[in-house]
Amino acid sequence: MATTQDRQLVEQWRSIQNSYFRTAAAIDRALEAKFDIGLNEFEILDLVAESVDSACRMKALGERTPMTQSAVSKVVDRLEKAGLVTRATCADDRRSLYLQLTDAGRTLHSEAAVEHRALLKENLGE
Amino acid sequence: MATTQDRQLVEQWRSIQNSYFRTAAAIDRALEAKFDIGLNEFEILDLVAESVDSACRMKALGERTPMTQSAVSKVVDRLEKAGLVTRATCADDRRSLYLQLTDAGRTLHSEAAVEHRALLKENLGE
DNA sequence: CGTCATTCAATGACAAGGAATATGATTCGG
DNA sequence: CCGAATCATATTCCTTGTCATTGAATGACG
Repeated sequence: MATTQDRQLVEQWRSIQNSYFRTAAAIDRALEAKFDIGLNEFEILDLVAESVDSACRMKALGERTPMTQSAVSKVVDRLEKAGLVTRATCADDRRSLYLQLTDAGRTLHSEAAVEHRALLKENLGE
Repeated sequence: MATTQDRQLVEQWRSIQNSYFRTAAAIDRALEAKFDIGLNEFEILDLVAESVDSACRMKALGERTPMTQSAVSKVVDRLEKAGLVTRATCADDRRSLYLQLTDAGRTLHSEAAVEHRALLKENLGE
């Protein structure tokens, strides 16, 4: 029952996979080499940086990435250990945490973002 | 320096990420539930099934998936343990291995493939 | 042939992610 | 108010993946 359409679907899927992995790997290696953080760490940093005004809860992050809640928690652990973000308990609801970039975090983010965008452009926009 | 183009690139990237992860997760769960194998295992099985005629070397697999050589090796371990494929040393070059589906492997593959294609269609072909 | 570099695959140590569960905070029905 | 249910986050345990290394086989070449 291997219809032509099936084969096309599989082709399409493999092509998505390949371009996704190639791009992710390229970015990951570059960030690792130049800034000593992985892609997932950068992406969280990027999300935190986006929400400068509206303080950023962990919960919100979970909704904006395909990462699991526990993965997000661990990524934030590493970012915190690296001194790039801080977790601040928030008065309204003490279950929640607000994340904030440290100065080091802001600096690193803005430098890494340049690299990130450049690699995206190279890999997506051909 | 957050240009409009940058924002578009990031948007595009996140959209790719999300659709990739959603699709992969959906397929993975379904295969796990119904056939007790993960997505990576199925994909290797699928590659082996494709090369019925030309016996399939490990090396060849490595070139057709974004997986690492060692990851492929371990996935094949599991498939072998599950009785779905066999590794046959090959006479021409005794470093190489030829993979073959067992009967169980062939059966499981053809059933799982239906599910796989259906989910691809659902997730990619909208 | 004998040596040296290269190739294919497996393995062990380690890092990262997911599922399930724990913990502490909050809300809500009565 | 009290207890149950729910929520936000952390943590534990297990699986899987990567990197580096190893061992065996091959090939190039003097």
